[in-house]
Amino acid sequence: MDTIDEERADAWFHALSDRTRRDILRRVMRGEQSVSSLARNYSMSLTAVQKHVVTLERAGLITRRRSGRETLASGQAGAVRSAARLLAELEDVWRERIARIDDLLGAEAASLPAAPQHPPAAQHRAAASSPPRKD
Amino acid sequence: MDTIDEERADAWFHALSDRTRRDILRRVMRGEQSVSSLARNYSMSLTAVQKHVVTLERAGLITRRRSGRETLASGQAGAVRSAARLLAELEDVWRERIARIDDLLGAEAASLPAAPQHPPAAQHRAAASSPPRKD
DNA sequence: GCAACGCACAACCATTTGGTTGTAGATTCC
DNA sequence: GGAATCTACAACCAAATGGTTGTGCGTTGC
Repeated sequence: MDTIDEERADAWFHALSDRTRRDILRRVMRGEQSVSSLARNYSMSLTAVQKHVVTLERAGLITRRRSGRETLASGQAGAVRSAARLLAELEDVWRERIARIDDLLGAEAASLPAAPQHPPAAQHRAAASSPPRKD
Repeated sequence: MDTIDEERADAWFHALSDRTRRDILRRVMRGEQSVSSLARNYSMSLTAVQKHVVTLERAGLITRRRSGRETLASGQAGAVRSAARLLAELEDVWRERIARIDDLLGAEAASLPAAPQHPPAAQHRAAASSPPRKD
């Protein structure tokens, strides 16, 4: 279901959009951590940290397990990879676009300034093409 | 500055946390699009779409340029790549953790010098989530 | 010239978010 | 057993979010 994927992505990126949660994620990727040991790193209430942990869990980026009186959280590398892959796919789309433009340049006349299209340097979308959009 | 990076990441992931914005990003990665042509794809007001475009621009994920009476947006592959890389680094952290555990297991785990936390010889049920790529 | 188009921006609104405090249930330590 | 620890959860609050409508202004087409 496409919608489900979108909902997952919503949860992933929303969970990642808070710096405290990203920091928590970094820590638990290194190894299991209890909620209170995590909380000691931040200047906010334990409840706030616990909520962040729950948010990360609901996004599938970490898992929680109870051990005695503490709850241990650990990172889910698979989910992190999936989110990364989603962005990588966006990049691929861009590369295809560049490839298309290359094809056009190779076949037809070129009014575009020869631009080195590739990841190495910065962005440089060949905007100069300024399509004669007349409606 | 570390803080600046964090702010960037905040903006990136927040911008990506909305499915409409992700869709807009996908479209403009394929090529420049005017705001109103983008808006035709969604069942919301043009103003709403325009706000999304602005959000994406402020996150640095797209650029806008004025051409006549329309505003053309196009994707910034570099920023998308940076966001993806940030997640990839998280994965790396996880791999290092697995590598450490492997080392410990291979060399008789006794004390954890580098591990400031209590997680006693954490069990790695890691294999469950994804291929333990130890390189 | 003037109507239609494309966009920006302000004002407004309901909902979500990130934070707080307070209460309560398990679990561990002495 | 009793105190301390760790966590969950409810209730509350200010601010941000995602959406709307309305207004205005430069650009384009006839």
